[in-house]
Amino acid sequence: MRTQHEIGTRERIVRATSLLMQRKGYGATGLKEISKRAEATLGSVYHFFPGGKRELAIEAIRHGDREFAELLRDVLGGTRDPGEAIEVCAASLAKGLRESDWLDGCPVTTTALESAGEEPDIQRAAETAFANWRRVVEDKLRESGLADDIAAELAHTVINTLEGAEMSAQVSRSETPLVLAGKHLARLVGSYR
Amino acid sequence: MRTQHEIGTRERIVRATSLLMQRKGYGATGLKEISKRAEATLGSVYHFFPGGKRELAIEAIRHGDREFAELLRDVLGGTRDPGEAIEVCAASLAKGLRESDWLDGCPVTTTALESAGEEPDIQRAAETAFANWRRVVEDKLRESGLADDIAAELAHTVINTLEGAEMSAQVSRSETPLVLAGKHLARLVGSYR
DNA sequence: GTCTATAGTTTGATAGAC
DNA sequence: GTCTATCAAACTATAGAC
Repeated sequence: MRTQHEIGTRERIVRATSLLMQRKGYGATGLKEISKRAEATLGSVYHFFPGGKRELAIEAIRHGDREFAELLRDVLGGTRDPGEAIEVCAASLAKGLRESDWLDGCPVTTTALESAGEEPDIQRAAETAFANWRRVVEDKLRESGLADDIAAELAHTVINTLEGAEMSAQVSRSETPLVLAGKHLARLVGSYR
Repeated sequence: MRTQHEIGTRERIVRATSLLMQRKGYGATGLKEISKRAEATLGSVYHFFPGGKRELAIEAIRHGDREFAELLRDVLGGTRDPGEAIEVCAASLAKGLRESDWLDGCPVTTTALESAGEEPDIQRAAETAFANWRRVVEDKLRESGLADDIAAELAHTVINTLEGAEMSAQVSRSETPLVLAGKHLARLVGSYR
């Protein structure tokens, strides 16, 4: 019995787009490069995504959104103490960065920043992703006994600090920013109990 | 007596590059657009920057580096308590974002992320900028009586959290991420005294 | 759904007159 | 130092056969 699904053309295109835009951003990623990496033809790309590059970017951000939300839930669910859980999360991001030779950072940030003032649809998709991730952290903090308003506020800073530290880690090719972010976030969260 | 300098062609080109790459990133910023905004010809651009787009990006990042380091020193120097000073700093970033209609975020981040794996020279310039800003914060923390090692570690997280929060604020067109980052960073710094 | 061919722009970069 | 003209390559997007 086959349990492993064949990956359809559409899905391959989305994944290729997500990976390339994660690494080089929106402007520098070409549709031909996407179709090549996805092992699809340019005709297929436009068949599935008639909106062209813009539509592809939105779909790629949604893909990254789901992917990271899942990782976040898994990692946070694996450790009881919320501060410790966030530290593990930072370490996990550092590991992913190092293992990709510092190529694969946040799958949303680069494209989001490039299109901030120019492509409202892409910007909204990125905004949604950040909000989703924040909610995952917020739930974890509430489950751990923090008051609702404190959990909601902390979730902002947890996600944003991890984002900033991941960016810094990628640029400096060093795990240090993420390790320190985990340590300091754990201390901050712990200070509210 | 004239104290206001004429702005030379070279400087106009660097400023235009910095502004455009801050807003749209490296890939989407064209040399013709730069020369137009700088009121210089394409010939002048290549006269001053024979290395072309790559050289321009490096120079633009260095420009943003100096500019933000100066702002950071000014703002941090204006408030005695380090936690409070960082909160003022976050508020200042939020003000800049709002006043530019959320267009002008960090002048380094976007270009840095786009070129992280592709353009080592640009990456190094960005790394240097972050290190410079970190040192400004570190000095402030040490002057405020924090131990050397604690100040050095905290400076990482202060800069990275501000970076992440500024990015998030830009994408969500809201001051909230920066306001919360200031509040939480002040609490974190205060917890070490 | 997949494929090739190509239209129509725009890009980074260069040459050479002034 | 400034300017115009231009090249070769790459880009997004479309058309139409299969």
